[in-house]
Amino acid sequence: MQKQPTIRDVAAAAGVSVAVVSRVLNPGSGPVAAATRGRVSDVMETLGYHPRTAARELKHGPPTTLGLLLADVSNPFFARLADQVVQEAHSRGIQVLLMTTQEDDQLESERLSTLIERRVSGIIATPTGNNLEIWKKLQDMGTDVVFVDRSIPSLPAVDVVTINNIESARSATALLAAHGHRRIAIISGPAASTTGRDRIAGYREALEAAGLEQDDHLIRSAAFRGAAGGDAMTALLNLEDPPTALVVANTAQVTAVLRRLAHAGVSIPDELSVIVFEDSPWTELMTPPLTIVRQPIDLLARHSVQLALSNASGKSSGKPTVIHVDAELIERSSVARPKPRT
Amino acid sequence: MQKQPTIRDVAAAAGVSVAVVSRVLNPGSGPVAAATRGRVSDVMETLGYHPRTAARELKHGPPTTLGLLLADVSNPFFARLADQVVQEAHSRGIQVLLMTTQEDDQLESERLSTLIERRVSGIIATPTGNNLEIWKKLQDMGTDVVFVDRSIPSLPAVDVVTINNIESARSATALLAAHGHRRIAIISGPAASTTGRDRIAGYREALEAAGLEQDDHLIRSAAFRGAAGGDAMTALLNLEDPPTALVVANTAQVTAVLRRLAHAGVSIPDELSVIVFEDSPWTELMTPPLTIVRQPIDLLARHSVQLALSNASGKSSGKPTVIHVDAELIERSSVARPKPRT
DNA sequence: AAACATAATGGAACCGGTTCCACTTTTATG
DNA sequence: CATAAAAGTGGAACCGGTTCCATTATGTTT
Repeated sequence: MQKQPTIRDVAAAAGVSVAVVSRVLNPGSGPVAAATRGRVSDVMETLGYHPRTAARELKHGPPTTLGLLLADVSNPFFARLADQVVQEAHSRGIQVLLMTTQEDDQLESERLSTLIERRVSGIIATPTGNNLEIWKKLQDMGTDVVFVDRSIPSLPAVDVVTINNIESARSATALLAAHGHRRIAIISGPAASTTGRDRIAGYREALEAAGLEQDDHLIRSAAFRGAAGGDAMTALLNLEDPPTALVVANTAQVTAVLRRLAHAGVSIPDELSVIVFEDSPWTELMTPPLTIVRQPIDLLARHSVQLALSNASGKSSGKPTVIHVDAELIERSSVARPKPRT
Repeated sequence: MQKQPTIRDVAAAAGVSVAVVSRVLNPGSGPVAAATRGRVSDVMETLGYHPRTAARELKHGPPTTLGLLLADVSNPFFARLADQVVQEAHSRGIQVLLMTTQEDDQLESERLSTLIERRVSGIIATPTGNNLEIWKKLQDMGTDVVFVDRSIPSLPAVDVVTINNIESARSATALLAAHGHRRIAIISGPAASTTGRDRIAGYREALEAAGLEQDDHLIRSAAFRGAAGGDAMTALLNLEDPPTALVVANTAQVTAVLRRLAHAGVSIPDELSVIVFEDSPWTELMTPPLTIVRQPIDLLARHSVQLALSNASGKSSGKPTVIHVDAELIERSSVARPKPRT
């Protein structure tokens, strides 16, 4: 446990002033004779000197830290998003402070407080949907807030990066309709969430376009956390006139739904055609391989980081940016024509 | 973009000195009259004051930030570890700076530099195996380093939290042997990694105990990144006398291996019995459900955080702690008796 | 070689908190 | 009621960097 050398230690050892050492530390901030620079560098080396970020940030809080606020990271979608965001940030010399909310308003509020105290330059978040005042306050403070995946409609001033939810649910539903399905169900996110709402909207559009009757019993909202998806599935199976096709638009509930189907002995796609919003490698390993909606996570991450940082440098202080990226429908083998009625 | 109020603004507005405000901020650091405290709190509220972490840390770098250095977070094992670590840390009021190395020495070195400059109180890491000097330096500085999942044998002074690799590979192999398999293969991590080595050691122990002949052709090391697992699998299948059972002990390569098996049309467990080190929900959804080795990620996380913080508070500066937690073998349906020789 | 521009360096204030210590006001004790 | 002890408060130094500005060394121009 040795005490760390400070900039003054270095200055003394090198026989120069702290100002010179600081200039060596920050090339471009002022002239330093080559010889001096070399000497100072050597001293820093031998002393094992490392400038302290906390002290540096005191002057002008530099955009060196980004807050990433996700529901949780055990969900593969968020995990891969986190991975990409971290890589993207690192490639720009930015660090990422990872926080999780467990979809809990209260926790989200606490996490945001610590991010405020840290004066992070930007925040990339999947908001729970509440804490409006805090989000506003963050913006007032000049923090660049970017919502990814979801958004909060009553907060229109925030940058948003998301997939085209309406379109992706529409095309998935349309594919099922094209296979001749007439009773198509959807398990989506909470009605309060933008993803949940938009995907249901896309689903309805597709039904309408196909001239199919809409039955609200076939529309199920499940919370992101817990195993609500399984119960929704059971409810669908117990319907008097159960669906022959299903879109699982709630990524967090895909495994819960599939597990329930396996338990119930429902065979895919013979008894039920299935399309899921989930792009993990295992979807291809299932029997049968699942038809999926693939979200371009790398694009989501790249755009998010870009927005969070470009704003920071004051480039675009204009109106909020909304970026929609296209999801890709990947057809495998979990969709078939419905069995003829017996 | 409003300028943030400082502690002096609050002091002025409340008609007190900065020292008093600071005491209000840090209860227990000194006496403050109840009336004063209330007035100051009100002013902080109306001014929207938030103390700045960077300034606070200047005095005595407090153990408020933890570095989490992982290979990547797209690997579900690491993702869930990250999730648990973050939750555990948050429950103690600690923040987590997430960094990834992509298993690259150079990147690891850069990340470590950043962590040094931030003066994090502790680091939880899955080391690549190099950068010995930096790890040592970190310890000298008084940073609490905890290796999780893997370790570096030539760095015996570091705390380590890992599953009992030898035992878990041994029991998995033993299970296969008990089913009558005589040609059991293993795909493990790089020989340079402790996990790779230990699991192979456990595998060998089990073979020996079962009186089975050891064939080095059946032992394959695959890198953690990339798709090396697939190639290893192909090599095993092309053997003159291919294995009838397989342990996939490299978590990162499980999907690559399974994908190759699916491509090759190898049926599990009829042609090949399989046990994998991987505990994602989907392993149960496969056909057949996979027999797995479950790593108690929550325990790994909890112990890691505990170690990283208990040391920070100077409680145990004694010898390094090594914690082995037991993995659990969960039998499902991917193991069967070998087909009789034809 | 004088005059002046430019490069290199040092001194000191500053960022926004914490904390030591001295001083004043209450409250408790005999 | 005198007086000691405790409570409450303020002043100022300090943490470890950055940066402005003044000062000195070096180099260029005619």
